[in-house]
Amino acid sequence: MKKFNSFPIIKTNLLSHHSITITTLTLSNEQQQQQQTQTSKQRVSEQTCLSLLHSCTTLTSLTQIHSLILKLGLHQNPLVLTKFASTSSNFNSIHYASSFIFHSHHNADPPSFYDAFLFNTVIRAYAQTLHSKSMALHFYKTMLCYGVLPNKFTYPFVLKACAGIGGLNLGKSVHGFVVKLGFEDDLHVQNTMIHMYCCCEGEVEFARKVFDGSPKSDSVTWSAMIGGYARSGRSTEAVGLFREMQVVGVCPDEITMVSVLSACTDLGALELGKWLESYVDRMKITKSLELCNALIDMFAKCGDVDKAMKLFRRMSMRTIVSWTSVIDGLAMHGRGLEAVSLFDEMVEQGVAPDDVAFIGVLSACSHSGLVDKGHYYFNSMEKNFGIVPKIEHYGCMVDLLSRAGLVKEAVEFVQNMPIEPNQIIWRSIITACHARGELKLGETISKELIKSEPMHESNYVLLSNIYAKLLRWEKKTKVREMMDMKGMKKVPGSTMIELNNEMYEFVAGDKSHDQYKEIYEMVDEMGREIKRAGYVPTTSQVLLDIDEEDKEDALHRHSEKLAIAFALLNTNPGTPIRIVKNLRVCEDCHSATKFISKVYNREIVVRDRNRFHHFNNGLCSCRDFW
DNA sequence: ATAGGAAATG
Repeated sequence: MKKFNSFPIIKTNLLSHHSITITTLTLSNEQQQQQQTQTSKQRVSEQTCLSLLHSCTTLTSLTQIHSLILKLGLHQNPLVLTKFASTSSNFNSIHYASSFIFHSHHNADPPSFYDAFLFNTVIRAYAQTLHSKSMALHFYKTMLCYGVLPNKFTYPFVLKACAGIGGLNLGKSVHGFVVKLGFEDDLHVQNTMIHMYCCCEGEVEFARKVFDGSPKSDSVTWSAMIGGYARSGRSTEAVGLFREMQVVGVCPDEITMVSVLSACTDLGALELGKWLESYVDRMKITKSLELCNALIDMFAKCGDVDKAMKLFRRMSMRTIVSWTSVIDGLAMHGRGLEAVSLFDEMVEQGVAPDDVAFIGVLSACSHSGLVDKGHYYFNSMEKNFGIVPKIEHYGCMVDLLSRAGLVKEAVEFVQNMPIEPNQIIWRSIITACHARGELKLGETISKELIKSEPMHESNYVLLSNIYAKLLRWEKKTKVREMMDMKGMKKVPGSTMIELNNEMYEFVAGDKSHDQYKEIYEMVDEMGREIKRAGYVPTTSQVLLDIDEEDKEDALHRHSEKLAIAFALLNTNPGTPIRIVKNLRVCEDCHSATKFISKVYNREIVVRDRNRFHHFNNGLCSCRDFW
């Protein structure tokens, strides 16, 4: 009789008082057990252990249950051991559990109580824990060595671990086992397989093969594949697959929407993004926290930061990711003061900023010239929040000083940094040198940078721009020759524009479009009109060694101008034009776009590699420093 | 007992 009412007491005591209670109750439990028969004793202690494990959360209580298990002689009870392993929620506890379970059997025959369930539990615990994926695979191998046959539950865990490690050969060999054991048609296994291949660097094609060969598919299958394309920067294919999914008639869920939204964000396709939002509403897809965050990020990065802000304000629950998305969004649009005050509001509300949030607020300061505020937040990181600044934060600070024209301070800052500067930092300084006329310094640093990172194109472009400003054409030509000698190809600049549910991409001198004749006529007309309004071409940045008139011609064929001409031809007067560039906007295009916005009375929103430019009536929101 | 998703210095 006693055994039944002792049960709840143990449970409640464990929950409220932790360790000390367990030890005392252990003794009293043992005293009870002595009066009972062997079998019922076993059963009761098994139940006790399982129940204790059920409410066990810390490593300390786990170690105490461990000694209890030993005392009660349950160390070969698979049920108890499995529960013990599944209780482990972090690396320390799963490590503790697995070494206890598998200890001392290494050289002997494996005990008969090892079963697939026990291994699965250990593999799962490791696969779900950060930085311990290889341990998951270690136990999978142990399982095979011991002759314990994996079941269909084993592989999703194993494949998840492979995905975390990312080796293709590893993945392929596990894939082989899956096929051999006949689990390849299991939907869970197949979906994780797709995800695993997507996570192997550059192996989305393997995932696609599994995807195409799958006899069944559900929203998880499609989300895995769409997410895989999105993460590898193949956003067009991600969106295409989403459309295909609808044709096939598989219903997307909120995770599918997050995946396709991240592709849409990358494309900068605002119209598509709006459509996706309305689709979510129409299909009554749950607006989970993650989905709201994805929507906010999409609106901010597709150019409508006000809409992002509205959604953010309407959210009932927010995480640091939600805050960071809007702060970054405001920063990208050059609305630094708003970003900073939102950051303050976040801190006031008791949300602790993390290192990513600091990158956001620091880059907001940097893009809006808020030097003092930048210093303030940088200094508060470690002092008030215990976050040690990383290279990204130092990068923001160097950029902040550089953009503000404080080249000397930026260099000093780098010299006093406790960590090694990276190439991004040097490039910030070189850009500032170029802008502020510190051309000698810029040249020196550029040359050093080219030495240390000879295959990075932008290092040559920076040096070349400095020579152009120095009017040293022969040296500029030499830079071009150096690039040719190394067989380097310039990353072609491209501009995308969304029109009538399609994305159009232009590269410089592009003639692939049906309308190209009209587009080039429009480009010429634009050139004439803006010249009349006062535009002077900036030819010094053309990297090619050609004469002035041809340079001007080359500038006119920049992808950005082609896209704008295309938009002027195909959209209604007065409507805004939105374009997305893969590189930073060049000086000449920036100047020309200002004139175009005025002459044609259009708001032109340009997203370049780093930020947004809102052109209106001859002015740009970046105030000409970007 | 099993699978897919959100923010990041230029």
